[in-house]
Amino acid sequence: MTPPPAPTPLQLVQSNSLPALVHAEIEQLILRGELAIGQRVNESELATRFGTSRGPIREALRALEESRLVRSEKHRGVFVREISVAEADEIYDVREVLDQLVGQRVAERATPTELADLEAVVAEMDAATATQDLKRYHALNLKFHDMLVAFAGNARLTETYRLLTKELLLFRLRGLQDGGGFAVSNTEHRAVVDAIAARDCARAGQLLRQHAAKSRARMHKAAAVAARK
Amino acid sequence: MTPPPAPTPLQLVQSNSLPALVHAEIEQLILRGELAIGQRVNESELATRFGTSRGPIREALRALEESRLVRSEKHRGVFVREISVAEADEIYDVREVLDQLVGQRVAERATPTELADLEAVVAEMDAATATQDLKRYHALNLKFHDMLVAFAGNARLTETYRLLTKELLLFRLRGLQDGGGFAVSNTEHRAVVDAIAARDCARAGQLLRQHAAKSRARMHKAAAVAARK
DNA sequence: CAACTGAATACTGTCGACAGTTTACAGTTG
DNA sequence: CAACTGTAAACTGTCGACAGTATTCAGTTG
Repeated sequence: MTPPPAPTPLQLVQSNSLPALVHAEIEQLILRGELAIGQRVNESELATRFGTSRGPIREALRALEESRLVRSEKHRGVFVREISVAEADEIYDVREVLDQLVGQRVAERATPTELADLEAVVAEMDAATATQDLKRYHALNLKFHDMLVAFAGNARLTETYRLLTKELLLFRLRGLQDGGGFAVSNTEHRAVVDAIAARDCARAGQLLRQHAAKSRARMHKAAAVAARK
Repeated sequence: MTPPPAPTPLQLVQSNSLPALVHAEIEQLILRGELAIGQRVNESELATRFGTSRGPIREALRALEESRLVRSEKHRGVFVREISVAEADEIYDVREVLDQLVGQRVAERATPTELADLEAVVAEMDAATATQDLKRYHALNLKFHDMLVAFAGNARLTETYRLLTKELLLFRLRGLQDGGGFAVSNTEHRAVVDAIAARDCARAGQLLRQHAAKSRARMHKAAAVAARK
């Protein structure tokens, strides 16, 4: 697997401002569902929790607001954002075209090592499917797409993509699991990797876009089921 | 022209938090070039300028950092970001596919009124071309693309697009004007509007994407000229 | 005269406090 | 007993202050 670039202690001290740390921490809290969707976020509580004053917390929250993970109402506080189906739909619109671009670029640029890494993850997902380990599958799935966009070699594309993905994660946390089974999804992954291996840019792009479209369809299905209750 | 939805005074008081106001204000300062590229932004100075303490300023800067208009170094301050050609290139990569999507969607959804508005702006740009009013042309150009993305009817797409556009504006402020003449660009605009009027989604998408690509090419040309000196 | 060293200055990072607003709740009235 | 009202508590919005870190510049030395 690609080793993460070792951060020197120097960089660590220089870059890690308190607000940045808190920002990352709160983001994890939200993305892991420890702060429930729609819930109000208490500044003082977080401050004592992290052992800081409210200043850095507020700065972090302002950044999180900009990245749309929270929404804030004057004098009432900030709330973990809840994404409607309509909004998720809008996000998918954008994500689809980005995924297509990702597929094309990766097919152009992926090194043999990267390709092997992708294949390894797909294999792991097969293993997870075999043992019905849905949680593991989910994590691997995220990792797979994360690697893809990284291998596309465009930092801004990565940035944009991850922003949207985080927001979609927010939606998933609303309680609707990815409807359809997971084995289905992995055959799609494999097809994408194959197209990349064959350096078929157009096809890789198409497949990845379709994959996103199907993911969207699954979301709709799950939402419909949830709405029926 | 589409009238802006009148904001009730109630909403005005409710939504306008001090950091949000300051955020918008500083953004304008940057985008209008009053804060030079690469320049350090002085918190205290801004605070006295806006008549607030440094708290709200810092919150606004954290949001601006998230939207990549400024970059901050610990204990050294925040700086107006400078975009390299390579970065601008990355942004254009993403922008092109977004533009294609915009073109498709607008061709699908644009109302007759909206279409008329677009045509009006193109006509104005022609007028600006006739009088060699480059500044006016530039403003209209921004407006044109802004309207397009708005008419695509996808809030998240608009959001994403505008984020990238602002960053590119940052690049243009670095001193390189859009290289080629402007009349060229407007024939492209007209072609896009025609395709939209004909409800030819595929064509509108293609044209708008090509338009972005050409804009990128112009940028390269200008950058090359600037580098030669 | 250039390179270096040290103090003084300017600015950021963080905190605690206070004012103003919303929310929760107990008491009151029809 | 339900609806309403007023008060208390909780929390946000904002500020001023202090500590610690970069930067500047004058003085010094080779």
